Amino acid sequence: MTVQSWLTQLKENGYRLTNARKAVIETVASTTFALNPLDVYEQTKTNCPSLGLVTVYRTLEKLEELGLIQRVHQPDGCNAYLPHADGHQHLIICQQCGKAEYFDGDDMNAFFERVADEHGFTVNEHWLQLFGTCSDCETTVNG
Amino acid sequence: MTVQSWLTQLKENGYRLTNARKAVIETVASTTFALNPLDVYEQTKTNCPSLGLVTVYRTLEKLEELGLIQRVHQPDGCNAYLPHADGHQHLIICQQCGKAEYFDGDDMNAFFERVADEHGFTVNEHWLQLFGTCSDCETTVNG
DNA sequence: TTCTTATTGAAAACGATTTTCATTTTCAAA
DNA sequence: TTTGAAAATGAAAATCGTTTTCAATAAGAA
Repeated sequence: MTVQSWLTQLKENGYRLTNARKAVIETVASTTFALNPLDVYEQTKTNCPSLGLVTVYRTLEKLEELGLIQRVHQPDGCNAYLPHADGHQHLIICQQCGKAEYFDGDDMNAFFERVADEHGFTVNEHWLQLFGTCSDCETTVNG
Repeated sequence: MTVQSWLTQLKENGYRLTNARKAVIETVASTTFALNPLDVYEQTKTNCPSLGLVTVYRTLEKLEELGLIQRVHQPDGCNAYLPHADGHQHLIICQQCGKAEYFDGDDMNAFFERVADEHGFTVNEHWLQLFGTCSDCETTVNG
């Protein structure tokens, strides 16, 4: 299970396994929705009532540092997180509910290189993200 | 000149042409660097010493609303602005100095559509951005 | 030139995030 | 097991970027 491997990773990097961290990880490790710190706080509070928002911030910081989650930038906010994709992947995200899915785009690297060359840039990172409405939200009356 | 056309746009939309606005527009309309509000404030202060940071925020808000500038999201911050591209364009940005250039990617729309279909999404917006180092920063010793 | 109203800058307020700090918890070593 | 040092916690305070309030000023139509 992913939760277990995340806990192992924390442990191996010298961090302690606390109830707060376990609870936050349970929320974040399996989500398919981009969650911001407050989302995570509210969703985790049920399993861990003593949890503080500050601890959520601190835990997300560590999970990002370990490469287990990644920040997701969107037109209406850039503080949400998702479990990190295996390798480099691109995102398609629902603007209504935050549902996010990864997709491949390996065949575009050549194009990116050409663009970089034409502009005299050395490229070391890129973002490709599609924004729209997922099928669930599309069929929901109050989009 | 672009500055003139921006002023006209403001006027036509019922806004007054003030010294502060003219000065901010002179900074922003011709920049090739992604500038955040503080950047704009500092660069404009020279021509308009009485300028307040609040007015920069307010002016940027209006320019964005009129589609004259666009917000630029980057790994290390999402509050910078650039003159808006003609039509839809993608960005290649220097992480060192903020130098930004637009490029075309029309040939990718088919691919985006296919991805959207495969994931059951309706896509209405997308971001494609390359991040790296521009030639000027590449040749500078203190990268 | 006059007058109405939008715009201004300074100060205050605000919300999200970070830091401080005393208390609690983890977990390695006894 | 128990113990103790150090890490982690939550609450409160501080901080930072941004927005709002407000009295004074400036734009521009009449």
